[in-house]
Amino acid sequence: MDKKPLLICVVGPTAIGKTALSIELAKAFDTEILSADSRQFFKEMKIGTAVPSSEELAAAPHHFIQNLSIHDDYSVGDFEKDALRLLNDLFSKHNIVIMVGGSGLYIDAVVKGLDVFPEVPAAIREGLNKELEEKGLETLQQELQEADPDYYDRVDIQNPHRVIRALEVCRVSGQPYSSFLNQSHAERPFHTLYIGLQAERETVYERINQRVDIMVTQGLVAEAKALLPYKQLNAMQTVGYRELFRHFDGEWTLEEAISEIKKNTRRFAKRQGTWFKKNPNIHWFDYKTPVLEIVDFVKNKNHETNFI
RNA sequence: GGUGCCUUAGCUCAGUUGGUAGAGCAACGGACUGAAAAUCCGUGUGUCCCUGGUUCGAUUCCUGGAGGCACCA
Repeated sequence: MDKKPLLICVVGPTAIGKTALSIELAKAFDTEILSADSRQFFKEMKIGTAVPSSEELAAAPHHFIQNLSIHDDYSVGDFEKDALRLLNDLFSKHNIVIMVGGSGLYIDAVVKGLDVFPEVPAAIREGLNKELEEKGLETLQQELQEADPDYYDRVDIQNPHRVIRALEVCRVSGQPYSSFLNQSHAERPFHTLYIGLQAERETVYERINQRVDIMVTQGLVAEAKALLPYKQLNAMQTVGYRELFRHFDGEWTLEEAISEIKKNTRRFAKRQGTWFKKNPNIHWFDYKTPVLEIVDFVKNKNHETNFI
């Protein structure tokens, strides 16, 4: 096998203990951590996104944590570019780097790569969203059927996000959206080893419920209150904030909002599980597995396959 | 103690002129290429409180019981 550096990806549902494991791995291999969490980027959202504590951040160098503002436009495509650039730099200093996160798409973007699409000016999407509101989804579906019949046949046609994304690419490029898919990707200059943390569903749910309660005692309500004026921003479409916005707007009592946060976090964890389940390359460990055991596993794996 | 009403899915309830039942929420399963903690799709999971009777057949009608609610004592 080629000698290439190794990216260890720590994945799993929310609240399972990925942060703690990634820090231990970073210490064991004397390296740095790249976060692949689509919400921990934003510096205004700290408590509700379970950003690592200052002690944790001090225990190993972290990247892509609190590095953006909720007012910035940021997408998976940006993340892919930023992450590859950073990895290039980190691998000049380390043979192993840790990537940790619960956002499956963001992890895949780094490990496998996205196809290359034309830049879409924000005004185009705004226009499409306006059309959706005024004319309804059906009109957009019809446009997609003409612009990209192949994709129309296989896309989740009831899903406005998918339909709009495809259309904005069609409109900007004059080409079918699907013509940009499945390009050949340059091979990544690193190997990937996936470590998944898992637990019984009931255990994950208990941990989620506890963590939400802890967030509330840490001041989640005040954090969300301060962000209420920005509730329409994309970054604010986040579990833990949306529910509190509905409380501030008088729709729910605080208790109701908190119980909705727990419920929506459980559903989120379920969706994360669905995503990771279909990745056959993940090596799954019980969440209580001692870190040393996982470190040994990585070392053996590395020896076996001679990655580095 | 008496009278009336109620008991059906995890919860709130509908319904069956007697042919073993269905909504909402919850739950569960899935999809996913620049909104992804987003967005979308699919699935009913049931001693119809228990007991005996009538009936070819009872969750439905009748007897008795249990639990709940209301009113009267």
